[in-house]
Amino acid sequence: MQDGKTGRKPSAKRDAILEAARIVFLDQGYASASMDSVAAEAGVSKATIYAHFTSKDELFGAMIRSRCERNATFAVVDSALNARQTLTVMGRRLLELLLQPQTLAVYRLVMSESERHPDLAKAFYDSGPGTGKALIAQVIDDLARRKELEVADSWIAADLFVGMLRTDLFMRSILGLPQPEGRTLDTAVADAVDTMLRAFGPRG
Amino acid sequence: MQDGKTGRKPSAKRDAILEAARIVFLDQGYASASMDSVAAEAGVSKATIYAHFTSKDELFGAMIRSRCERNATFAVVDSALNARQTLTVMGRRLLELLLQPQTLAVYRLVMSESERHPDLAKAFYDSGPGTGKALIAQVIDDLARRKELEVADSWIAADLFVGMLRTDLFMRSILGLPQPEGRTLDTAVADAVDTMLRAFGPRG
DNA sequence: GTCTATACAACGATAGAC
DNA sequence: GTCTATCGTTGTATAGAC
Repeated sequence: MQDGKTGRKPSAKRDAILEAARIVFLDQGYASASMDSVAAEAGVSKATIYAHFTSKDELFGAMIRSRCERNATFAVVDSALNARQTLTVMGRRLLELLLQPQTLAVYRLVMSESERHPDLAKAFYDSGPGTGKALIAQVIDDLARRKELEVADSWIAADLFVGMLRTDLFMRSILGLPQPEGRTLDTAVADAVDTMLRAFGPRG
Repeated sequence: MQDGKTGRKPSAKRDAILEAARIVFLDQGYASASMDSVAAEAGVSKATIYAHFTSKDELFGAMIRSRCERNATFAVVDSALNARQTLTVMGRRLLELLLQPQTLAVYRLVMSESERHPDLAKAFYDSGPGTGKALIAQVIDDLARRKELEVADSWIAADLFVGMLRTDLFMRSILGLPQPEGRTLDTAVADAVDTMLRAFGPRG
């Protein structure tokens, strides 16, 4: 029995190594993380890691890719909702996902290694921000078809909406800074949705 | 003669080391960069570096701080311009600054090291995104006073405007990915400005 | 202050036994 | 496949001469 996608046999040790790599790489960064640390975290010897992965580089890539494969269900919304409700529900889910410590750690790691691992940066973008943007564009397109929104280009509108969600709150979070009083996830979503509706809502 | 702010004597070698540190750290990241590389780039011996900086950590901090001290003139705009002109000029300057390779490299580096160097993350935010947001909020406040815009909170409006500028274009740039056809710096600025005016422009 | 030379630890990767 | 033990390299930091 083999995995249909990768053609690789399932292996408990292999999974343990990947999980350990996630913990160590996300915590320490690529260069600082040592294979000894990963081995210790996984409870195996270093030689065992090299039996499953040819190099530190390959282990790193396999770990990031395995993280990217489990995402993007935030854009499933009830089509009976109006524009404000739809954008609020979707925006809240997306921002909650973005602000999770693990998500932030992946962002930090992929960004910092994007120059030395360009293929990884592309894989991350496609399965992360790229997919997210496509899903949101589709939802906005539906709203436009139902005359709930008036947008010329749903992709651009999705881009602007995501941008308004990923504001100072996200910047401060990814820098690990404390959040100022009064600005919360809820107010950030509400401000973005309000602005979308003021700009693209049906004229009164 | 001493530097008024730091109380430190100016030193040609010290400046050369800082400049070399900028090149090496921004290119290779904190952990991968070696003091040997910095010494070679600066044309001094490793011992000389340790005569000026007590550790790799301190050199890194001094370098980032010296980079942060020279920024933020993008928000100086002619007060005779209307809202669209003002936002377009300011938005274009900000996005040009954000997309510069050196700016992107600083973002990548500070983000990736923010957990291990929290004081640095704060210094970067204050002198970078924080100052930028404050300047834009002030300009928006002026526009609101002149009835060119109708905003309830100029800080929130500034936040939303910056968010709409820092969209997919910025994300792809910081990941080192090629830009899709048709989406340029100019169209990104125009879309953000259009949306701001649709949402907050004076009602017709 | 600046150099050469080096101490000392940690790293990625491998050899060989089982 | 998995382990223990180790190789060769590279890293930060320092000693001592000038």
